[in-house]
Amino acid sequence: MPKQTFFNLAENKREKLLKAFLMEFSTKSFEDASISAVVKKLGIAKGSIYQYFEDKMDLFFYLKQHCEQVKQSYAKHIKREDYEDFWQFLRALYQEGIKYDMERPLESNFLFALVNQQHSPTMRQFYIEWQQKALDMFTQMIAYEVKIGHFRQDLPPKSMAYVLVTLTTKIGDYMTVTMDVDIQKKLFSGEPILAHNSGKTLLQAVDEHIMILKRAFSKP
Amino acid sequence: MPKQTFFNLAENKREKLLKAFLMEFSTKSFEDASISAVVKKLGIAKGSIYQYFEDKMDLFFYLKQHCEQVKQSYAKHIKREDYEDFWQFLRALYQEGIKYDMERPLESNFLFALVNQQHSPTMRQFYIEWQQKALDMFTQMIAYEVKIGHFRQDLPPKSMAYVLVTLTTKIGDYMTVTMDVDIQKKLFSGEPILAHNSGKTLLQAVDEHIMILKRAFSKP
DNA sequence: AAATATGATGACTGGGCGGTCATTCTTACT
DNA sequence: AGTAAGAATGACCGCCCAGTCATCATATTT
Repeated sequence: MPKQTFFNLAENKREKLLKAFLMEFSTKSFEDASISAVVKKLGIAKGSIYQYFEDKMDLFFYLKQHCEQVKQSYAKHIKREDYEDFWQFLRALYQEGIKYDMERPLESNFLFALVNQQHSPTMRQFYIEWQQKALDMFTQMIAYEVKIGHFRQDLPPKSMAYVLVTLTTKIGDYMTVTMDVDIQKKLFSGEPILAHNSGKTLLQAVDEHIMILKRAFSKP
Repeated sequence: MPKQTFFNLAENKREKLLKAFLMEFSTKSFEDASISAVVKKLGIAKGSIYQYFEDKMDLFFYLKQHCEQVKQSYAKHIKREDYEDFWQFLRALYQEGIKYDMERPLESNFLFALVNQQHSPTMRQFYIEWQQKALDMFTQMIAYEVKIGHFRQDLPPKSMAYVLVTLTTKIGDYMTVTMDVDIQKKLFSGEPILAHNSGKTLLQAVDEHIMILKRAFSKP
């Protein structure tokens, strides 16, 4: 947990701080991210950071939690029962993701990078936890679709959920490969990734994924 | 390129060296991998390494090339025309992968880890190159399946190839998630990953993937 | 105006790293 | 046995890092 001092800070100072560190952690691995480099760029003393946070991990963890929480608040009002099938629901979830990305690109990019960070045991642990949560959620949803007879019954919901989550996670790569979006550049410049071209690129990618998965999952 | 000195080394010494570094690079990122730590474990002087290689990258690159080359030699005699459909062919490719994994677990694990290394621009570059090669190969193959009327025609082969390659790349994760294989542990202990349970686990994963992709890709 | 509390500072510590190189040791050939 | 070439060594360099802390600056309360 950050120290009280951090929360006493003037809001614009706090935001500048967070932005700078979001950038650093979006473009480097946790180990390579350098507090020294960031404070230099910000023009403040390194000691200050340690008035706000216990250590590097405390800072990182705060960023992670904060971003996840905000993102969650975007997604949580999207409900399956408001859509006539799973795929429209899924599409709507993505659309919220785009909104989050447009409004808070740095945070969105940070989370995006986090999911692709896997080396160093600590980061891998974060990834595994995140994946597990996503898997549980989608496994449950898919089991429901199976139950109501929309999805095939000859495969474990968990396996289907895995395929879905994996492709979802890697959708940035998909955009890079099939649609020439330079994600690495966007991470470094702080531009929105998912919202590239007002989100149209992502939605096209999503629609192609749905075209594939629909056939793969639905009842024959 | 390694220096001549390296190739003059007694074979068992060279192999011990390679094994130790394969281990290090399988369990750490390139940046975090420590030459100092490995030489300490090997009980040799750090200077020696620099008699063999130009620098850290030279060493890494040699390992990468060497492993890729050997692995290629396993796969290259598997030909599409010897199988009656794409999926049997794909399965056979995996079976060669298992063989390689059983015979050279450290090398196999190194390549496995390499593909999951993405932060640090250099490693990302390697990954992108690798992915590009795999994509090109499968795009071509899929285009062929489309042409002979086995696969659907309403999706770009490149998109289908992407889905295939992504799931293929992440099959280790699939095993972890749906079959309780602790891959991280295996990396650290140097046990074969893909050949876990004589490869049966992997083949089951492959078969489940095929069950999904067959429907997704084939003509309606 | 004085006293107190809070925030800001940056020199410093200890540690790890990749990489160097003058020196010593080993081997093999004359 | 003597010599020359190749291999092995490890102290050392320069660099960068996370984290510390005594000191100073500023704001708030009395």
